[in-house]
Amino acid sequence: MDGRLESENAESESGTARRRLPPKERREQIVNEAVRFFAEVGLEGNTRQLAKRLGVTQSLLFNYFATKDELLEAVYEKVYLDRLSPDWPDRLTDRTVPLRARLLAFYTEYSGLIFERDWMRIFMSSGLAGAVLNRRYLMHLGDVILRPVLAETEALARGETRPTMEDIWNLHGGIVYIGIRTHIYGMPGPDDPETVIAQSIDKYLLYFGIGPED
Amino acid sequence: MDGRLESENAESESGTARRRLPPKERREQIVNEAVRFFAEVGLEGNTRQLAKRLGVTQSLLFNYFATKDELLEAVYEKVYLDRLSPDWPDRLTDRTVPLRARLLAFYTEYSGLIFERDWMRIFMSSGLAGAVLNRRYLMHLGDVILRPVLAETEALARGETRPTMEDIWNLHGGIVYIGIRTHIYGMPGPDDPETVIAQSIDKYLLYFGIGPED
DNA sequence: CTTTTTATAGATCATGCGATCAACAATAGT
DNA sequence: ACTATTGTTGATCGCATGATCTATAAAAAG
Repeated sequence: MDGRLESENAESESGTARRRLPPKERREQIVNEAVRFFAEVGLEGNTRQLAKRLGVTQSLLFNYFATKDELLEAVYEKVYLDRLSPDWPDRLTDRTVPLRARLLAFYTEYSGLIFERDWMRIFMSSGLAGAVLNRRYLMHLGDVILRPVLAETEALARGETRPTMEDIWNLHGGIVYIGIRTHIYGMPGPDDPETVIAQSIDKYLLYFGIGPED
Repeated sequence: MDGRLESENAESESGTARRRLPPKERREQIVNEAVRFFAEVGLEGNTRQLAKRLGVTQSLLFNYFATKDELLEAVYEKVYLDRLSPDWPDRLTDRTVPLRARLLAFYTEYSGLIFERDWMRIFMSSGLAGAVLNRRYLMHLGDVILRPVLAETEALARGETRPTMEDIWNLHGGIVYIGIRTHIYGMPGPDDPETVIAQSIDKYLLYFGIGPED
């Protein structure tokens, strides 16, 4: 009656006949797939679909995570963690290198990490849902990245107006918005993000009278 | 058994003892409340809660909208419509006024309209959900606002680099990001958005060698 | 006042989802 | 080869939600 072939995801497909994995491995596998899954369908995506993708039973998920929220927490952590490399604060404040070069290095690398469907959509979804991790991430970003950038700018600014945190947020927002446009709104993005990023930085620096070699 | 007092939202509260409204009025009332409701709780908010807020039965909603999706469509329209005043293209291209003044006028007015919890959250939610209206809105924005701004900038630009649409998106994104930061991520925003907006515009214009009186 | 119309309420259906639990089977230890 | 352990399944529960349908009562028509 039921026309479905249960066998395929169990045996025939690729010889992965429902193997029994060590908990650590299985948990990791689940989280990895969950990241992709929830990024696609949103945080309301159901556990049955996710389980199907993994080729396991839905009930198995609850063996590793007591509730769906707990699974989502794991997804957040996986997505957020190590997205902010710990050596950036140092690199951003290394005054042997021109500020422009430092900013460029940071934002090309950072955008390479976050201009990615999974990250962008999960970050936005969790932000809308009011996740605490979200605010924590942004506070952290403000502390270890934006505030140092402000300090570096202040040290070099020659114009009459002094830079504030809002200027840094503006620079940051203008760049991040590229990712929002493309991955949240599904609009076409720039052919070459690096050029756009470089120009954003140049506008920022020019406004405070900072040259490319300063 | 059921300890609830059904009477209060029907009679005692404010004498609004379940009045019988003309369809047009009721529909409008529903949509208005739905906008606020879905902005707060997200698009997955359930119809029973919404009905409770309105002080009507859940089933009544389905007398005005065949499905929940249909209601959401009405919410989108309500939120999107007339958010882009039709006279802006003209005002943005009025060369008797300095470009800086034009941009400032537009973005202070526009930000006043969109830096609002309801709009921001529904726009983002519907964007994540892949709503067609979303992309339509952005395409429209690109056509009637951003493209004219590009043309005006090109006409005045004195620098070596020519402006592109990406420059306009960058200006736009930097400003809109203020709203995203505050209303989606729930972070504290600038005390005075107007100042931040003015500086964004100044950075943009300075980069293309356009003075405040040009 | 009586009749007709229809906006609204209340009860209920169907289903999808998170979560639970007992039974099963793959692996490791002996 | 036998046993103990535990990762995994399959069936099922309880509940919330979108949607439907009929009875009611408020307003309009006569």
